[in-house]
Amino acid sequence: MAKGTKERILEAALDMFSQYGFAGTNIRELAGSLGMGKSSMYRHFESKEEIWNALLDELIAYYEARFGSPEHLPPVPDSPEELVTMTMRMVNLTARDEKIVKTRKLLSIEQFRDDRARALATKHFLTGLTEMFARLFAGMMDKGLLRRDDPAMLAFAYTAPISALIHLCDREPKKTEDAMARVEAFSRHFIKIYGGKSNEQ
Amino acid sequence: MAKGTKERILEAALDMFSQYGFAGTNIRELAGSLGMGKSSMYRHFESKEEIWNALLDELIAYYEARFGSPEHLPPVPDSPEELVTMTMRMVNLTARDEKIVKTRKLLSIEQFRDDRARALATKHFLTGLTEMFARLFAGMMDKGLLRRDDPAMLAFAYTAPISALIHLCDREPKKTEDAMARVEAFSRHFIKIYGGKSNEQ
DNA sequence: TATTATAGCGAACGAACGGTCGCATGTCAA
DNA sequence: TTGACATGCGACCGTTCGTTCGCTATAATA
Repeated sequence: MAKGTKERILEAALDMFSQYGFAGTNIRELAGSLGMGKSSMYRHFESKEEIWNALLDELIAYYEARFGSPEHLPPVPDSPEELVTMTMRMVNLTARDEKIVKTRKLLSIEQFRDDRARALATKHFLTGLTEMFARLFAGMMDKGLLRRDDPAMLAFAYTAPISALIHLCDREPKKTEDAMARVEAFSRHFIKIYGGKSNEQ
Repeated sequence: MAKGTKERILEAALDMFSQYGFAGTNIRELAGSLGMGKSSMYRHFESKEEIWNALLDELIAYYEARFGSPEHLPPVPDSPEELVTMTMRMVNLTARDEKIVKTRKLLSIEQFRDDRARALATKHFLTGLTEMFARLFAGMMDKGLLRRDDPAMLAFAYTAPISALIHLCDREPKKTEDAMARVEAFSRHFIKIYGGKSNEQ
């Protein structure tokens, strides 16, 4: 029981930090949300700052474990349609998984204040997806499913609009379904433009 | 002299809110940064919250005045190269103009806490640029400079990656020059893909 | 000159903050 | 049974927060 207390605190911290930011969060409420007295907190962490640092450690490790290594690459699609379905599966996951949503919110709020948050934000918001799709697209080019071009440029052109829609979901959750439809429409548009040998000059 | 005090306070408020957020900003420092006693502030605003609301009023009005109406549309480019130079001019302005940079930072930080910030963020980050380029692209299609397609979709595909790079500049200013080069490269790539009648099927 | 409004100031207020302390409880090994 | 350790608690500490107050100086009005 006592084993998981630190983890439960970090979970609650992610919850509050991602809503109110670090400065807008106070220890009493954080502890209260766990049914815990304020002071008991300090058995597990020396300070509010240490909670923040431990949370960021955890989020960085989580990102690395989940998206960091090439072995987590999904298989290269065998058809344009498969790219669409794979994209939708991935976007649905990343836009509805609570922990990932909260992580993005937290990074949006704190990216200008903390250097590690800044670096993680760039990974989450830009380089992570791009690098992953650059590999996929290179594979798809080899299979003749995508017009030969710079895979990094295509991946950037593909993932940045999708990222923008994911941010929209974070900001205005009521628009999630609409945003998902737009992701799918964009994915199909992308294939129409870049797809197949037939479009090659 | 006394006339401009409110404006000077709002300027300083934008400065601090965009660095530390609303919760992370305190009135003493805000006043101090203007060489002013803490209490003198309250001659001009009833509360910290009122400063926030007045600032947001001002930012919304500023956006509307500057980007809101169709009459601020730049002229439809007469050549692909002109699209590139126009894009670069616009991106350079928006990525280096201090007030606009601070506004985006503030919106990134506060978009989840305040509904008006939320709405303005969606305009700044997504719909504003997209709608503007949708008109431009429609014009360019009429001139035969762009492949006939849904202008809104093309505008989204064009502006979202550029927005992502602007966000990168906000987050990591040292990468500004690199990001600008990437904007230009992307713009040229876009023209190569979508440009001219020659590429039409 | 007397009056009024405006804008500044330092001191001080109560509330809320992050953090500490001493005490109580439960567990487990010796 | 004892002692050691981990964990939880409420009371409390000093600081900082947003805000208020009473005073002064200035400048315009009558």
